[in-house]
Amino acid sequence: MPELPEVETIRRQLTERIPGRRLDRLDVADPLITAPELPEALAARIMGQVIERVDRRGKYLLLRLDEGDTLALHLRMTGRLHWRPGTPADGEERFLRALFTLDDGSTLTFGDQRRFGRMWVVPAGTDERAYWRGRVGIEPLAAGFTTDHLARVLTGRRVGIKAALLNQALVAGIGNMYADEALFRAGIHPEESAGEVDRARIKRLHRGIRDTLRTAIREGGASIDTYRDGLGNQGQMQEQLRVHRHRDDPCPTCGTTIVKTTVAQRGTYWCPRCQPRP
DNA sequence: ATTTTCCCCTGCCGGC
DNA sequence: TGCCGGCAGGGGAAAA
Repeated sequence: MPELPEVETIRRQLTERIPGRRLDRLDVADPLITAPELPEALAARIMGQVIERVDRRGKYLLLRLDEGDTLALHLRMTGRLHWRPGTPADGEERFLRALFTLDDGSTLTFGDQRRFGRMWVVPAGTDERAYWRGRVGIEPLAAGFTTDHLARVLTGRRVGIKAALLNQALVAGIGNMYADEALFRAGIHPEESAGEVDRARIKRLHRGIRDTLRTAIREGGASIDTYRDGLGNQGQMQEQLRVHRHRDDPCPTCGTTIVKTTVAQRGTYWCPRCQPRP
């Protein structure tokens, strides 16, 4: 599923292609994509605006428009954004929900098998710091994300450490897959209470998060399910995953069989030896 | 305030 | 072969 590295990969690809282009047309095939707003209202608001920049906040992709509006998109589980130099052929996008046509004839499609994906406008003049506050926490690859910061957001939390990592309000952009990978690298059991992880292991976790995310970006994201990048290609990170989706495989560190359990209502992969329950 | 549960969706897969 | 229940997990609302 698209997590921070996957969204970042798409952001970088779009950044090379769509800034400077004007939004000429929006065809919405599934009105759920703009819910609870109506597609017509969204289209009326953004049509004719020029895309100035493509940003990312956690798993949100943000198209900055020249009248100050921001078009925010979230791919949720199965969403795909695909830029093409021209119009997609009929049936080329199996789960097409929306199609943007830009002023040079290129297109951006929003496909989504399970229809959880959404897009909406963050209006010009919005205080974005306030807008995201309480909902989306610090960017884990930003300079401000230090071991101290991670320790601070985990302090006093009774929930399991994996649940804490999945909480977007604490640290932005980590999903089920990279939570598993980061905890494995840090040698932490996914169900250990977040507030009880000691300093030395928080430091390892901080490093594990950043190393995992950086590697995943370098590999262009992980195509374990439906993920494709902004050009329709698969990523390569699935080859580098050490525990996630590796049930019954030997641990790459110690050879112990990787197990899969349910933690925080999510399928969770971990090594019983490298990640002992404290 | 924090934590837990439920819900939204639908293609796919294993079991019978 | 075909039917069917269960699974996948992002985030937000509601409940505890």
